[in-house]
This record gives sequence, structure tokens and C-alpha cells, in this order.
Amino acid sequence: MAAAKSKQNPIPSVWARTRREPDQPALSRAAIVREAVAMLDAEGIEALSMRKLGARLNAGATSLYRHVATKDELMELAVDEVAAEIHVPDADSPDWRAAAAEAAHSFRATALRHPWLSSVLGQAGLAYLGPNLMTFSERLAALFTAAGFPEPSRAIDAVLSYTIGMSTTEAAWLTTVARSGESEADFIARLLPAAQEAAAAHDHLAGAYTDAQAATTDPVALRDDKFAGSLEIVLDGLAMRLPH
Amino acid sequence: MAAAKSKQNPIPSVWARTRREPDQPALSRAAIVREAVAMLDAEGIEALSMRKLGARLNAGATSLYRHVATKDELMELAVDEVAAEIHVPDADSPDWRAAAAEAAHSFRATALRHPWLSSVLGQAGLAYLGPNLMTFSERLAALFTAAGFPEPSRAIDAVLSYTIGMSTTEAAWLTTVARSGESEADFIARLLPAAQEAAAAHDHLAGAYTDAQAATTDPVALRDDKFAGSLEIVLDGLAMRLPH
DNA sequence: CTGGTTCGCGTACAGCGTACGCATCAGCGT
DNA sequence: ACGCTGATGCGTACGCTGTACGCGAACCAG
Repeated sequence: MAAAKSKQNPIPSVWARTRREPDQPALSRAAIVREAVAMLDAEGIEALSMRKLGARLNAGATSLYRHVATKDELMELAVDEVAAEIHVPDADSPDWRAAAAEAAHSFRATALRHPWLSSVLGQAGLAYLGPNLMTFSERLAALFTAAGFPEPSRAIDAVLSYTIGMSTTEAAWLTTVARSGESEADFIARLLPAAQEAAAAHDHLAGAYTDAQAATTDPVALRDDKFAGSLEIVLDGLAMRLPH
Repeated sequence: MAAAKSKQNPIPSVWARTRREPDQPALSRAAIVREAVAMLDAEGIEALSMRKLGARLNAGATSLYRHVATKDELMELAVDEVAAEIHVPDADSPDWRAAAAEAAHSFRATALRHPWLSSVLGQAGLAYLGPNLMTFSERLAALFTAAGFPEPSRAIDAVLSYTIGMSTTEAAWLTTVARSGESEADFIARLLPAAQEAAAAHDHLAGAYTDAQAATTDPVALRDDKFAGSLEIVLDGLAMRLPH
């Protein structure tokens, strides 16, 4: 009790001594990035603000700036964080085609799991140099080099660009669906009349949208098939480039 | 003079009669969209604000809302506006491969001319239903159907996704370069040391970045070649799907 | 002339990213 | 045991954003 009167505690009682819960990890770059990703996944890119993120970590908004220079830098870190989830098979894989397909599917799965990724890539590209993105590129390069492609970078560009294009388009669509609050099937059903009317004046589109009717039963499977199907085309093109 | 005293004019003199310059087009949805596109092209997506846009049109910010429901809707309109610039050859074109390549190149050129387009596509996809996007889709469908593809939509997805992926990546890169204020070559030169250091631990990337040295002489030609080269791979894959 | 509709504007609100400076605290050389 | 130094968290504040709301002026049909 006598200690409570020391000049270090101006007014407060001993009970103010609740100085700091011990094993609270405080605040660290890693914790911030992890929480940012969680928040982006849960509420989307436009719901992430430094204030809300701070609140989630029991911290003020500006405290984050001790560990992260700017919000843009935080987004870079978030991108690299989820880049670790993309799985590229080892270069000594016996079947290069299956390996490439697996890498593409893994990329797509990651992009659909974190739809905000597409938004960020659209604005900043993947020239990020983060360690996980680097190993992703490295493993892709290793895979296509080992497969024997004379120009591995051309092959990589073909598959990767296709995969990025398809995935961002899908992710953007899913974001739109999510904003509507409906299930994908319901959203399609509600959108269909407008789409058909808009397509009425176009011979070749009218048919395409009657196909969309089928999407109201199992849209997920339909998108999976779409991605896999066109990926085969790209892989066919690649196969022709292999020497033997 | 007597009329000036009528109750309709509380205080002002006749000179206040400068009511409205006649041929000032006032404010219209078309004019707003046109100016928004000009502004996006000139200063990038994050520089576009309703206030600045209004100021450019000699109007208040909120006046725009008489013609456009929300900023998002304005962006949709802007996207459809530039979609008109994409040229897809007629379906009766004798050489489907050249026609498809031309469409792809035109898409890319448009995306690079309006780099903000990629940002918007990443967030909203191209499920926009705007008239110009509809005719774009229609003409693509016509082209690939006329070429004789058994599954035109698969073929379209392959080329279009590749083109979107490559173009958005490039556009994002160009945006980053533009923000630096340097020329593309200078920017590469300045970035190179960091990139090489980051790639040092990765066998297959070290080589790739020495190639990048060459980009400091003519980066534009190198990107053109990159796009065209990998596009050929995709087109090869397509060719295999043609019946005969 | 009159009543309704359209248009542009001013004001206001809630939220944003972040610059700045203060208070606290850990670890240190003396 | 002491004061110093550097790192950390926080409160406040600035300038900016999108846009809801209500007003006055201008037009157009009856």
C-alpha cells in the first residue's frame, strides 16, 4: 500500500496497476497483417479501414503506423500473406501437364477464397517482390523449365495470364453476388430477365443466356467446369511447344 | 426599369439577367461520363472525385447526382464508354486466327490506354450489361461461331481470359510506373537491384532478371512481344479444337 | 395564370488516411 | 539507484471523400 504513494503513480490506486495483460502479444506487423486478411475475407475490401482494424486489435488506428508505413503497404503484405496458400507442385513432377493444372487450380482457389485479392492485383499487379510471391514465381519457373519448354517464360505467361484473367473475373462476380446478400443461384435468377432483354438484340447472345438458366441449379459446378475446360485449351497450346 | 421592381426580382438589377450562357450544354449524363473518362485517363482512378468532376463541368458536386445515381454507377458508364473502342473484326473474316488476334490486341490497347479500366474490372467484373459491352460480347461470339468452333464459349473464355489477365497485369504495372514520375526504362533500372537481390535465393529467377536489363532499352517493344508471343500459344490451343 | 416537375446548388454528416506530438516504458551505461 | 535513449501506443486534428436533404429558380402542360 505504501508503494501506491510513490511519485510514479500520480493519483491512481493500486488497482490501476492492471498495467498490461501479460500474454497479450501487443501489436506486431505479423499480427496486424493476419488480422487484416481475416477482416478482408470476412467483410470485403471496402470495409477495411485502419480504424476498424485497430479496434479489432484493441488498439488505436494510428498505432498501426508504428509497424506499417501506409495502408497500401499493408495491402502488399496482405497479398504476400495469402500468396503462401498457392501450391505449385515440385519441378520433378512426372506429369508436367497435371502439375501445371494443379498450380492453376490452386491459384484460382486462393483467389476465390480471398476475392479482395483481385481488386488489389488490378490496381498494383504482382510486381510486389514479397517473399511468398517470389517463391511462387520461382516454383513456376522451375516447373516449366524442368518440363523442357524452350521458352519457359512464354509458357508461364500463357497459363498464368489465363488463370489470372479467369479468376479475377470470377472473383469480381462473386463479390457482386455477395453484396446482393442472395445466394448465387437466386441472384442469377433475378438478373436473368434483364440480361435476356439486353441480349435480345444480339443473335449469338440470346442462346448463351438460356444456358445461364441452367446455372440456377448448380452455379459452382458450372464455373468449375468453365475454368477447367478452357484451361485445357491453353494447355493444349503449350503441349505443342514441347520439343519431342 | 419598372419591371425590375416586380416581386419576382427581390433586389437585383437588370444586369443580373445574365441568366444562362445559351449554348452551354448544361449538364447531361453523356457530358458527365465523357468528362469522367477524360479525368480518369489524365489523372488516374484515385484522383477522380465527384467534387473535382463537378468543378470541371462548372457545376457543384451534388448536381451530378441528378443524372447519375451513384459514383459506382458512373464508373459502370465509364467502362461501357471505353468498351466502344474495342474493335472486333466481322464474323465473315476469312482468317479467324488473325481476327481473334486483332480483337485481343485491340482489347489490350484499350486497357493500356485507360489503365483505370483494370482496377474497375478487378472489382466489378464485366457483368455490366452496358450496350457497348454487349455488342463486344456479341461480336466475339459471332466470330468464334462463324469460325466453326464446336464450343465457342470455351474458345472465347480462353482468349479473353488470357487477354484480360495479361492486360490488367500490364496496366497495373504501368500505373505503378506512372506514379513514380519516371520513364518506364528509368523505373526498371532503379528497381533492378532490389529485384535481383530478392531473386538471389531463387535459381530460376536470377536469369529472368538479367533479361530485364534488356528492358531498359525498349520496354514497350518487349511487352508487345511478350503479349503477342503467349497469345500465339493460346491460339495454337484453339486451332486444335477446330473440326477439320 | 397556375401547379407540377425538373434542375442545380449549399449545407451538412459520417467516415476516411495519416501527420504530429505527448506519455509511457524497457533496457542501458554510469 | 539513476537518468538517458529509443521504441511504442494513443489522442487530436486536418483535409478529403461520397452523398442525403431541402431550397429556389426555370420550365412546361392545363
